[in-house]
Amino acid sequence: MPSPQKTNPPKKRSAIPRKKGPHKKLTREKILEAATKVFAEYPYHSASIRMIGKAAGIEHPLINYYFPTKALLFEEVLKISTEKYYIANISWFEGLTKFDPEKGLALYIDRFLDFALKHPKVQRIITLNLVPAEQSNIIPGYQLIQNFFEKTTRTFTQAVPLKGSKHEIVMLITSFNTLAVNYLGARTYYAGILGMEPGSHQYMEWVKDSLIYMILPRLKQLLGETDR
Amino acid sequence: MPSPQKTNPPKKRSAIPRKKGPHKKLTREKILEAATKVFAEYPYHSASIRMIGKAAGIEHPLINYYFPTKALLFEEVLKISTEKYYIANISWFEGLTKFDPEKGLALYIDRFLDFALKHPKVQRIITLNLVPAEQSNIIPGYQLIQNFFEKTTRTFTQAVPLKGSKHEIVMLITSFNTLAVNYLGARTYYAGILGMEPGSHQYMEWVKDSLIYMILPRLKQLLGETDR
DNA sequence: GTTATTTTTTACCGATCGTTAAAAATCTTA
DNA sequence: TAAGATTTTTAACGATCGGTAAAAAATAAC
Repeated sequence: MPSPQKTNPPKKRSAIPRKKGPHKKLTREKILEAATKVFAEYPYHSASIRMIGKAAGIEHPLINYYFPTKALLFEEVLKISTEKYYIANISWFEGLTKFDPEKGLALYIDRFLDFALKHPKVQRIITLNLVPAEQSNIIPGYQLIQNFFEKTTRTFTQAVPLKGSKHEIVMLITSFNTLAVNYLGARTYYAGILGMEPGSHQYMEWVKDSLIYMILPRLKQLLGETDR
Repeated sequence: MPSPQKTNPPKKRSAIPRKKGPHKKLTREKILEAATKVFAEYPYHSASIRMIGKAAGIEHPLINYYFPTKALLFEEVLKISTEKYYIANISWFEGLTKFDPEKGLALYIDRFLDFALKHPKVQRIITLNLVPAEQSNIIPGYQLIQNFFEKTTRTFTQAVPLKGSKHEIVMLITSFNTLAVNYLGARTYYAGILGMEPGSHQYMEWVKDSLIYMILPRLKQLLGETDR
């Protein structure tokens, strides 16, 4: 990365073009959309600026005009994705305390899976780049992923009144996140060993079953069932 | 991949060189060792033949002399790694039935973590390439990873007499594998969000605690405790 | 010790990568 | 419509990639 900076920032024409026509999407947004698509298919180091350019229907150097480096573009995509996820995650807890642990967990997972179906790219970008971000092979902005998980953990502890130790709560949430991120971000793999289709309703049901099966016992306990 | 084949296979001198000296390592083994190291640091598409050559202390085209393509070299490394893991995994079950579920699980995890500490590369190669092997971005020999997990599942069901349905058993084993693979293969990430050092005893203790915490309730149940 | 064979190195191919610079096209403003 | 600013394309740079071919070195066979 030898370049400091090249020209002044984009500075869109004059404020806003605003045509009455079918709201022609701004180039910057078009690039972000294409980048999200490509980064959801290929890990950071395998995705290329040229792929993104092609997906956006533009020549690839134009990307450098709006995003000086590939790393900055990726960070922007990651920031948008984790924020979208974070906001959605908060809403999944709404009204959950009215139900018993089993019903509440099932409802939470339903909402979560619904989001995952509608926004598969968000999930996959995180899954794809979480593991390789180790050692020598640094993924730009992977701190964002760590921050994201810390924030969702906070959301959880604030939304659900648990009685166990901090240690127990962290183990439970980390397990849930790990299982969820893998089952949804590596669908092809898991569906493969299960003999199912990655996009099938059957597989999503398996994910739901599995999450409930593994999480429910300890969740019940942490919610204060004293019958242990 | 345009090349069909170049020359006849290696065909080591005449059978075996066998010097009485300090057992000079054969080049092929040196390459495999270096490849294992590099593939444990970088996912398949980011690792390069040149990196492996450098790690082995040879010029990179020599690698093509022993392994015609990068894909074949990777498959060989993957095959050796999963086999080593598979063999070790069988031994972890020895004598476990003498103990109650809690002690037995703890002992199994101890043996497993001991292996993971001694052979971190094996674990990491699997973790690094499991997720990206989706969609367009094919990892050569990733069928080996699927087969490996199917085999370990068989080992488990044969070694441990469980009473639940097949569905329950699959969910439990898949969860265990997923958590273990992630916690050990993505140590830096998890240790990071936990505020620990990836190589520390403290982190390994957390992994053990977490696995027991999440697995034990359902394991107890499947082992036939009727007090549920 | 000479020849034949195997192993290793050197040099290079075409392809792709991220990025840069300059030309061309488009839009804004007058 | 002319001048100026902004956006987009074209062309190219240096670096790296997997792989190939031929020369060089090392070893084996005789």
